[in-house]
Amino acid sequence: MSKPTPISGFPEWTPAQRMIEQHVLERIRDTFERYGFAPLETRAVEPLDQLLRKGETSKEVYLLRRLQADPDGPAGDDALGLHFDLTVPFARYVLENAGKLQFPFRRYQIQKVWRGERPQEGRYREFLQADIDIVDRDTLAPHHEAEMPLVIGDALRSLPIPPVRIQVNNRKICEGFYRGVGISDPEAALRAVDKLDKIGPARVADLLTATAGATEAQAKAVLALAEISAPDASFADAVNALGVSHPLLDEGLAELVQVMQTAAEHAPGLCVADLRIARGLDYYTGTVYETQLIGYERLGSICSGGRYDNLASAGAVAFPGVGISIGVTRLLGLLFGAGALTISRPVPTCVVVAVTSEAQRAVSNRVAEALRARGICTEVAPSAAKFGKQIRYAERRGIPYVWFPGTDEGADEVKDIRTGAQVSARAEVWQPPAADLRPVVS
RNA sequence: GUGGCUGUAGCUCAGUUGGCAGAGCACCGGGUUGUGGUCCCGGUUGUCGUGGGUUCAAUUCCCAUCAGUCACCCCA
Repeated sequence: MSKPTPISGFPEWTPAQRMIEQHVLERIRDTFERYGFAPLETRAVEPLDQLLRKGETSKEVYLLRRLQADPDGPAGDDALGLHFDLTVPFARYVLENAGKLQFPFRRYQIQKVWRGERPQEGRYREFLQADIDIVDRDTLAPHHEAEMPLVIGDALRSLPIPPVRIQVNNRKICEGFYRGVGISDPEAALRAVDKLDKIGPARVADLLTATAGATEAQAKAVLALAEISAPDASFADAVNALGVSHPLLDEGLAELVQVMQTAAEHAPGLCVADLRIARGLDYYTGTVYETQLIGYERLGSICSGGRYDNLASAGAVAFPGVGISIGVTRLLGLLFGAGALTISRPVPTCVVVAVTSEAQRAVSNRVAEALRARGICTEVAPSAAKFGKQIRYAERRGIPYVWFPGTDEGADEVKDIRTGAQVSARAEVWQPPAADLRPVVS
């Protein structure tokens, strides 16, 4: 039996990293609930036709198959696949349960998702997303699109991570503009523009003429739009100055102005209107978001989403929505890789109770019980080794306190092994400083 | 999924033009007979990613595979 090896794209963290992850998830969850989003979990699998409803992600969907399944059997639309995001399952859930839900429906969902892509730093095949969405029946007020970045801004600012910049665009602006200048294939144009940062304007212009059927003048106009970026609503003037008009363009401009104005009031500096942002899944129809970790821009967006009008519809009833999702695994992977996220100790334990002798272990157990009853994470030393060894057991794990049960008449004593200070104490009342109670993430 | 680069101890890395595998840090034991960290002495780190092939002999050369990473694709 050879040594097991990792599976590409399926990260497994250390306990210290998992504690950091749990801390991060707790803060994110707290923020989501503070904005009134209700928790939801959906199953890991969806029927394939649900997953593929929206286009060309088929190759990255993992299929679920029984070992004993008939290999020649139909693997059609009713086959099951692991979900590759949380928005599509959510849309399905809304349709399925519309009768029980109150609209507008606000929910958050923090779950694993799976994508069969080639892994590299910050890109995994199994990863955790923390997603919020708001859906309404028939129509969804545009102000919800302005709320998304505020929630995310609060959530991410509650974490010990570098500041973020949320880049916002609106697909109606791009599409309306492209139509306004007469581009035949707006989607190809979007894809080309999206590469602006990577390959530069000259090659994007080439791409535009090659794949989107643009003339030189059209490519120039498209690039001029893509290069517009502003920390406030002034982007609209810049767009208007280009002299293109189209109803869809005006609609998009009005919506993005509202997002930017709201952001400017509640979270100055958080959002940037960036008209080159095109990304996200292809079901987005309005506002789109992408998020850069400042200092880690090269490694991609750690949080993105947008408005979708057609994802959930059943017959005549439509449920337009808007959502955004934090790529928790990517965020953590990047920061772990950079050594930028640490925790003060790799175990929750605050106190190790020393064991004087195996015959006296019950005494130590009683001390531990008294401490735990008051919320102090406590373990009893694994063996009645020499006290030096027991102290070292704590030291190796970063556990700050070792408790020595008193012998005979002598009182119990607790030692802060960082300072060496040792004082007599009673398990019923002793309290560590608040900063030592739990591991601190920074 | 396509292509490039990389893979030696827990970590950071040496090394062999093919000849029984090394250093520092970390870890373990002792000095220190029940209070760690400093210091001194000693010890173990290992299927040289894995599996084949060539060879008297492979960690070294060849092939495949796995993993990591980069680019493409796409995206959190």
